Amino acid sequence: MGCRSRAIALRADSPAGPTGLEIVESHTQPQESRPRFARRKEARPQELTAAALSLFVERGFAATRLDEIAARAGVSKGTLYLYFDSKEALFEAVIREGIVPALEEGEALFERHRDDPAALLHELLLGWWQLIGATDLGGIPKLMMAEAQNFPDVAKFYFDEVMARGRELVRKAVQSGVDRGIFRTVNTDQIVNVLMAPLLHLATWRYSFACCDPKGMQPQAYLESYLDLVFNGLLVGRMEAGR
Amino acid sequence: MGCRSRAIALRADSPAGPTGLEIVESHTQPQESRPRFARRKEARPQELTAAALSLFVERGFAATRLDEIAARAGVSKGTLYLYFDSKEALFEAVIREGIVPALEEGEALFERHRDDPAALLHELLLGWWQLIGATDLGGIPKLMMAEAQNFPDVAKFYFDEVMARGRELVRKAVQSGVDRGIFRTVNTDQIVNVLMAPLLHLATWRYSFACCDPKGMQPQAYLESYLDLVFNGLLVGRMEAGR
DNA sequence: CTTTAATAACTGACCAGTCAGTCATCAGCA
DNA sequence: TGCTGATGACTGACTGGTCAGTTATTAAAG
Repeated sequence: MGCRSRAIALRADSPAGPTGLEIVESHTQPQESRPRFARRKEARPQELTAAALSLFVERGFAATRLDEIAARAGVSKGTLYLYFDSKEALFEAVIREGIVPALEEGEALFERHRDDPAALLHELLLGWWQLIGATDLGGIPKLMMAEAQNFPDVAKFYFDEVMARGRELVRKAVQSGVDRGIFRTVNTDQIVNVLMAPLLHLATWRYSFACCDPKGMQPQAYLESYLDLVFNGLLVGRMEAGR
Repeated sequence: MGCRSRAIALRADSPAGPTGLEIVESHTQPQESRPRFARRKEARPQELTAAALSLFVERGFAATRLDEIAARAGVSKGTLYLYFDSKEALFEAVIREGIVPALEEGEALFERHRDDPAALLHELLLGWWQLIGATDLGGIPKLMMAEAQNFPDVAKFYFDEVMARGRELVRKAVQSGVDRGIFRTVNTDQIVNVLMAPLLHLATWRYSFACCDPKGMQPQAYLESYLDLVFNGLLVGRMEAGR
């Protein structure tokens, strides 16, 4: 203790002068068009969660630095703590805010095609890709899969409020097709998971091996093959795939 | 669910178990009354990579502590550094050693069914599940997907030496089916990715949402639905005998 | 007795979270 | 219209804890 305080005292008591120990404000170049302190209370949370999502998806939760998230949002780390209590709270916000609105759009889509199961299923699957898979939200499934065991509470929320709801939407579409004799009799509970897998896989691909595989996975051709296989596998009698 | 007897049924003649569909859980139990300095130079690397694999898959690379890996292998952290230069080197070893042997088994399997494309494809897909998906190796795809961007070199290796080779195996099976008029004409390059997706998804599931979803995904029923859909989607003619 | 596998205490870098200070903004007043 | 004091959004240096990697020591094996 004594030694330590003495060292500090020596520094603190050193006479003012060119010792090089003072912290000098060499920040005399504010030649920016934008002010260094821009107050935008409303926009910050969105910008921060968007930045956090992209980095979490790219690197994983643990490997992502809060400084990087803040920098990507054009803000300092301290600001981040004005809006979120902790890194974990930020993660929760990313998941909670991210995907529920898109799911609600899917539920609206459901109402619009109640009477044509094949078209409905087609719309749901392709709609998922267009509204979620192909957008920034497409990284959420990868992120959530990777982190589910580290965040059981968030995983529970995501599973109940997102996956189970989406699953049920697709399940009802398949079931109504079976009921009307348009689709073959299948185990709807399981087939739903099988149907979603290739979509989730394609979305995950964009954030994993896409760079190793510039030509192998082409979303357009992949989706065509996928829908072709699915509808040939589901429809009763020989028909054109997908409607 | 109606008990439709599909042309394609699950093979029951696997050497591993009655159906080969059980999820295999292997645990290394520590032997008690072990001397504190047990010298087992030969066995250590395997034990360490096995422990590392299970923890990397469960928590991700960055969130896994080397102390935990060592503890699970019944060893101290220092010992780990006798066999691996760094945490990253350990990760590489996990991936490199883990899955190539299983792939070679798949390639042997290919030779055994050259003349029957439907049976061959069936063997390849179910064989993947039995040899990889249902074993401890099943976590590797999840791990590799999650960490691909953080380890581009390992990702390149994995992609070239594992995924591309496996993909080509399945592609040739599909192609030969198409050539012989057994399968419909499809885009084989893309369909291969579609075919593997549900298997990868099921394997990943075990290490992510399985605890949230005790009843939703049942490997047995899931695989039946999957194979049913795939072969109905691929085979020429409606209810003809597949295999 | 020598060799070396294995250990456990140690170190230094890194990073989540904090806090004293800075400055943009605007209401109130001249 | 222009000045000024109050407010609070924002900053970034700092701290304490954690963990990858090192090393001095111990003991098993030949």
